[in-house]
Amino acid sequence: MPPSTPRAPAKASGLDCRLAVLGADVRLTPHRREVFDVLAASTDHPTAYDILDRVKSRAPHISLATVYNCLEHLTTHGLIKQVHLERGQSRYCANLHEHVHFHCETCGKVIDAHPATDFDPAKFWNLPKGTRVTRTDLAIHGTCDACASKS
Amino acid sequence: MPPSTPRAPAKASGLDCRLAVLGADVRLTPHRREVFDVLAASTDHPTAYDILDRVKSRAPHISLATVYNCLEHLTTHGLIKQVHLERGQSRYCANLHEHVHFHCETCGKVIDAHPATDFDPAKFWNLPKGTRVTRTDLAIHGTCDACASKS
DNA sequence: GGTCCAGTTAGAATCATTCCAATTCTAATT
DNA sequence: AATTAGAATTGGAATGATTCTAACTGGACC
Repeated sequence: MPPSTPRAPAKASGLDCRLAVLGADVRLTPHRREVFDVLAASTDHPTAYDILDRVKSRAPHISLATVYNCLEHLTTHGLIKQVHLERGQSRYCANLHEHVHFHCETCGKVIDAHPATDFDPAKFWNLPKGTRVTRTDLAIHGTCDACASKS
Repeated sequence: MPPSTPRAPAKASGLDCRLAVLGADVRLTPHRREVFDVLAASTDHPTAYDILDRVKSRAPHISLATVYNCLEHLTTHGLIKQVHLERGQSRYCANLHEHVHFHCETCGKVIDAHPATDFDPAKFWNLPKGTRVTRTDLAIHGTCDACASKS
């Protein structure tokens, strides 16, 4: 079945929400926008379920599958990041500034930590020749201040 | 087991195998020992299933549940490390030297990279005051030399 | 008004583990 | 050698997180 001429993107309706990020023009449906807004307003690195809960107050009929779809779309288009600190649920993060994650092993809290100075992994580790680096994920595990002072 | 089989000497089998690691005295059953040996002989960061396959050639009746139990025991006793590079299966690693993981996003290969110079995360990131760091996991994602030269 | 299509949906299926109850093994004690 | 308590091991069931699937919807273009 030969494809006909490419259809112009939907416009002048709910589907025409767009957001220019990092030079890319990402089409945002209302649901994607809600999911993105919820995540952008969160600093606690919510899971897909957390996001579902929060989005439901504004879009009561959204399904978990849609939340996953939206998160996937937003992730592949670089608007958000998926975070894997331990096995189990993935967490999501709309902080696109360079940062690393501190994970408290006692209370499970995740805190963004921003660089104090420039960091280039190739300076510190001997990577095989020819290796191309696209991103680095640093997770720092330990005990947060609150938990440390309790014990 | 045939009744005529003479009982093996207590010292050569059974629960009395031990391994001193990092000052700890870790009791190793034959299965734990097999799992550890298989992992120590691997450089490809195998999954629990991979390990099951490899151990089976020496201990044909071992079960997946036992492999998971052994991996858990070895992990909590610090003989091996569990690695989470992406969601899905956990991988395991018996390299206890300080190192980070390079993950090729094209072929999935995982390569250990050792430090070229000293590295202290607290120097590079502003962690909240009072934070206690127990370990850091750095994953470097990109394309390995082999995959990079193919494209 | 019909067709197309991306987006959406509920529910089924899958995957990786984790749990569980039953069995077997080991070490210490009789 | 027999007894026993506790640890290790087992297959299978259960769980939890995600991914898949097939049907449905609503607007865009004819």
